[in-house]
Amino acid sequence: MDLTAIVKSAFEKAFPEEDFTSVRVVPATDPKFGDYQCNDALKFAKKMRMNPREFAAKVVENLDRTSFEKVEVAGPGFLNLTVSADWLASELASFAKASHCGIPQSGSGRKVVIDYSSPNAAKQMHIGHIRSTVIGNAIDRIFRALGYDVVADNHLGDWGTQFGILIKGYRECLTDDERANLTVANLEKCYVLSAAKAKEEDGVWKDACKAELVKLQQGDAENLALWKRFIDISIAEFDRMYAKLGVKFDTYRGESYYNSMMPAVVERLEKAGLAEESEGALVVKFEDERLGVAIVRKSDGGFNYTTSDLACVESRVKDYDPERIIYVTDDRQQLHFRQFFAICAKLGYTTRLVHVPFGLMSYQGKAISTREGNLIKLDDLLAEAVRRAKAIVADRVPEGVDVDELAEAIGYGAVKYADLSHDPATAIDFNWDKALALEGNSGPYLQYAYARVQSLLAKADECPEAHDRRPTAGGFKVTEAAEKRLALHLLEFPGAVVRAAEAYKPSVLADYLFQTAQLYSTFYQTSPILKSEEPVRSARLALCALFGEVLGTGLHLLGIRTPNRI
RNA sequence: GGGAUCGUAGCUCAACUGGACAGAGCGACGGUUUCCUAAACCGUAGGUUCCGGGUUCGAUUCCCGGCGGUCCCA
Repeated sequence: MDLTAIVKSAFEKAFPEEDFTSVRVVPATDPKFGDYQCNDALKFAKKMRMNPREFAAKVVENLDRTSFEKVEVAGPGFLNLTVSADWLASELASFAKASHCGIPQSGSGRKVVIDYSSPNAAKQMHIGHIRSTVIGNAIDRIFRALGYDVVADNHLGDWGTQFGILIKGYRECLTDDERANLTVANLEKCYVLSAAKAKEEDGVWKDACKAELVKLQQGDAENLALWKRFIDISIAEFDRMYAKLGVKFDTYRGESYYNSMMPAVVERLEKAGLAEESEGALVVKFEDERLGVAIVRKSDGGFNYTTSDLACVESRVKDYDPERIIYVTDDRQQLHFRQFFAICAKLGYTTRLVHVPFGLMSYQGKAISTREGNLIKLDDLLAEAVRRAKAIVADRVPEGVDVDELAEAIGYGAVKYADLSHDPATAIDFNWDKALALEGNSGPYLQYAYARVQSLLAKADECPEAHDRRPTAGGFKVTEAAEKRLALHLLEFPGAVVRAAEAYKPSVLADYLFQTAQLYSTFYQTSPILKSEEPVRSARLALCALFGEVLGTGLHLLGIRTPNRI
């Protein structure tokens, strides 16, 4: 039975007139205090002007103690709880039986749009794209696990002035052969050449680019076909990266998709009296001065991100009617999103809009850009990750395991985990060794723990005296300290998933999984499993199976592969 | 100039949103393989949580004022 409910009812029995909905039982901060603790006696005693220890004692008097081996009031009024072996066994048994690994299906019947990755077309992805892609995808997976109906949308940068430069460059800067076998690398090359020529003083090339852009915007068939081809090639290239990273989108609605809707958006703002002319531009002002002013139509008549995002919200609300839209972008865009959300509020949208900002990735202390010459391609990073993983794997790969496949799983896992294990808010300065760490708090550490437990379980299955991996209460008899710590921690898995979702921080889950794997490794080291006598053997195997399920499910939520053998 | 955000061990980061003696990884030093996978485990050293106030029984966490980094707006 739920400990919070038990303790809460003791509070209520002791003081029937008070509201104790906020009371919570949490894991003990230190095993020496017991298994769980409740700190709320202190808060409520203060509120009710009582001595906190007396208050806590009164709660203990009213506590149903059947689930506890020991209950004590400690320090200024902490309630320290040690659970009984029966309680733990029965909790483990019901956790093992629970569907979805115990993750509450609180999102069932609710729809969420998650907007992430969003690279620019006609450019190769680089290390700066990892964060939005990997963090966004983990949030995507976590929300799906909670039962949400998720629409993962890739808001591609597929429209804008760069296409005039690209079309001109395509026509004049590439060989026939390059045009016939067009790749993103070629597109990038012709863009660089064309952009350089557009800077020439006579302005002839620049004007030609502009003319191509205007033709495209006016729907010229030839330019539109070229643009379409550039986009298709770009998406195919992105998908190649996404396949490596285990990322899948439901839609690829880029900026171009909303292009035609923007005049109507502006009209709507004007009709609602929200927009006004200012220095030739159309702007929205805010009551909160810190938000400054948002331009929705530039003085040259063009639209910008704010306009496009407003069109996008309107479209998403119409097509999906989500209860929430989550945007995963770098934190430079915080002001933009605050402005944009404020406008949505003025327009009366009730959809919850959430910006998940992450710290921008830099390299050697500088922003990643072609200009800085520090642009590392995502493809190169992933190839290097696989190469390093393979160097370690190669000479000790188990019989019958494909070396390349394993090296990919480990290499990509390392890259993803390096990012996911950090709080999104912290900025990361890219470093090869850290991004590709294979030991300690790393993706491969978790994968290794998973492979070891799977191997153990496979060995157990080979034994003639088959064990029951899902014993009922009593079967989960926990005997040693390391074993108990692991067992108690496993029960926290659903809570960790919920916390990760509430905070939009996959790092919460990554941290939980690392701790779990550490506890398992200690347990594994100190306690014999297959070699112990019954009934301890079965109990420990059941715990191992549970650990394997939790770790496997958790890694899946982070989008990290789980090889059975390493 | 205004605003956002961050500042924790030598380095990279945690700390379940106000709880007990601030924890991990890497690096350093020492130990553990006739034993279920040593990519592992155990131990030692390492801290004025940027500084100064305040609120509180209790502050890395909240408030105020500085300092420093990064970013956004003008």
